[in-house]
Amino acid sequence: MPAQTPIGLQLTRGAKEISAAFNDALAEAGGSLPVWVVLISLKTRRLGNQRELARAVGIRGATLTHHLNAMERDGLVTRRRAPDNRRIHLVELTEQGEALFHRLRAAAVAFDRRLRTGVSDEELATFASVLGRMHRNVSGVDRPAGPRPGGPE
Amino acid sequence: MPAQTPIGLQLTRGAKEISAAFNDALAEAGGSLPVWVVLISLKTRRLGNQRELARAVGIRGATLTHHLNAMERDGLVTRRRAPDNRRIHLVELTEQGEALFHRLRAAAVAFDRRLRTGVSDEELATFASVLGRMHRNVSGVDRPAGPRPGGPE
DNA sequence: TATTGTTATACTCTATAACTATA
DNA sequence: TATAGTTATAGAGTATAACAATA
Repeated sequence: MPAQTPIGLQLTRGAKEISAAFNDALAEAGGSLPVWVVLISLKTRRLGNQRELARAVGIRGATLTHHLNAMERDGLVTRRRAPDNRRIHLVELTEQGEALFHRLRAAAVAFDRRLRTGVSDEELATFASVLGRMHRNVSGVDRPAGPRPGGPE
Repeated sequence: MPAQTPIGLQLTRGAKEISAAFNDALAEAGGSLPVWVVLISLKTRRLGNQRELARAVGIRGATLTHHLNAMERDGLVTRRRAPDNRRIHLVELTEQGEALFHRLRAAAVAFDRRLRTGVSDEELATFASVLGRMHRNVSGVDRPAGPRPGGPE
């Protein structure tokens, strides 16, 4: 007899508000969720081109271009062509981009602390583990990537 | 020494994809996440007016109007003024709306089964409990409800 | 012809502000 | 004047399709 909790809906709705709160925390520090993910990817990984960056961020190439345009306009990144293969655009953080990265990291850490209040390390580990399994359970490669909610949206 | 898992980001990103998969499952059944939540609220609760409905769904009144316009156009609901207080619009499911509700419920149940694969009842209970606590931890009433990310926003 | 990225356009979900109708 | 809801407008995030540049 399986549990009857509608966990999909519960997760979707709960996470929507938690994500909104996370985004608010990042906005107060001058960023946003997609910008934060792009910055992390740029700092953390050695990425060859924008396609890899888009994949790491979990969005399409054209959508990444959209964000990079804004980030370049705001002086957070520079784009230049790679000398050896001029099709590739090298994306690099400016000093301002570095500074924003550190501010957003502090905001993210503070948000995490708030989020974890009253949650034991063991519970947190279980939570993360289950989340990961659920993610894999539904991350079929069969999804042809239509328009995404909002999102949600 | 607190755990160092960046759980906020992990949750936000994981849930984004899980929500997208959920929405896809609902879309295959002819619906969407917001439509599903509206239908559930209409079926489950006795709601006096659209404001209460909007609150139950977690969106603003104008946003609800937007969805109800589409749902009315699609023949899922009807709106008529309450005889005793003609300011209030009574929202009611049509037969088509009822039918869609049942199709979406089946899709949601199937999605949940898929989501829960390899997750014990005990783990699921912990997961739901932690999610609820996290939600409360960041659901400050101080958030003045600005524009929400897509997508979840 | 294949690869990398950009531009043009559009869609979904959400919101606020201004408005109409009713009380 | 207060309440219920709609209309008008906007904005963030995402996507596909068509295009340009490079190899």
